[in-house]
Amino acid sequence: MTATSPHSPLTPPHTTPPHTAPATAAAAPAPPAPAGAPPAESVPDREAPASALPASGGAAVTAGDPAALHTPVIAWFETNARDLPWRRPDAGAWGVMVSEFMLQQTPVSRVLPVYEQWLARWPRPADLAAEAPGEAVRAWGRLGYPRRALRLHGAAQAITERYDGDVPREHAQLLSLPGIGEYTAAAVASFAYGQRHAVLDTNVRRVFARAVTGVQYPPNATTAAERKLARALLPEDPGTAARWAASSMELGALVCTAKNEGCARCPIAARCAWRLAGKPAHEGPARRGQTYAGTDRQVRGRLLAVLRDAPGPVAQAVLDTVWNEPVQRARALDGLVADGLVEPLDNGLYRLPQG
DNA sequence: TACACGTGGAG
DNA sequence: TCTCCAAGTGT
Repeated sequence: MTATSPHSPLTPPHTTPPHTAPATAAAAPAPPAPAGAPPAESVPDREAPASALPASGGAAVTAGDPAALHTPVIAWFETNARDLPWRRPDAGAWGVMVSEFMLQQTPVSRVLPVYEQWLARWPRPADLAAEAPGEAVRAWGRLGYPRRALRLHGAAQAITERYDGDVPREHAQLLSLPGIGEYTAAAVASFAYGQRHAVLDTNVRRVFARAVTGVQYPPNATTAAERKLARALLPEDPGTAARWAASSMELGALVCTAKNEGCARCPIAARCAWRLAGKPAHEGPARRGQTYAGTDRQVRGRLLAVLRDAPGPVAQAVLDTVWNEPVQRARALDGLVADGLVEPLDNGLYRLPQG
């Protein structure tokens, strides 16, 4: 049965080549949105257009003409978009949602194999909801941030109970699900249902910071000004808005990256405010580097790795071997239990949560 | 608002 | 080797 949604606004009705490309996935053709595209009814995010944009002086800014940005970026996307499984027409809303959970802070290349296995095992929300949460944590493997697995499982249960097994279409409904915040709600509504939403992820924020605002990097946390700018740049037509969201995101992921600026390959290099300004270096304090070695996170990771790889309950003595500092070790284990990622049994054994 | 939360590849 | 960072969320 059809799992969930209609065709994605991001992919052509064409069938993908049998020998689909792997992680590195070269460019795959992504023709214009199909005519009788997605439903797309709701039109939130309405806001005054150009008003939010910085005053334009020369050719740089896109003030009164956001289309000057939309057209070349979307055209670039048609030719350079990666052929990713969650962008295929048959992915459905559930596929889109699963991919968004997995992609939170995790590279595409590492998500691909886990995504495929996940969807094969749990093709619908109800399938996952019927499993013990520990199975979700186990299948999550080494993607990192395993709480996401727990939340995805919780979201699947909520969808099964409250929405009759179908991924909800409304932004507010999506937002009410565990693990779904502002970004993911907008992404699912836009990518899966073709709605008009400002989809502000780290890629889009960087592209806007450079191309429109003229600075190398966006602020650490998303600001009201960024949201306003994103809404102002949103195309009126829902289908085009969804296309724009995917296109601007892909541009940030493939060309306008954090470490490199592929201006030579950029479709809007000619009007990029940052480039036109001579690419001034980032001002202000350097972003805080996240040290990992020796942190509770590392200990938690080791403890959970043991539980994931064990078929059943594990004795405390075994867990004790992963870290020699007892106080930190105990704190990490307690944290995992408090988070619901680990279930303590009454006989000194621990296991992944059963329900 | 700032910080906790995993993991591994790239430069 | 070591720093940076990858489609964020929750508190």
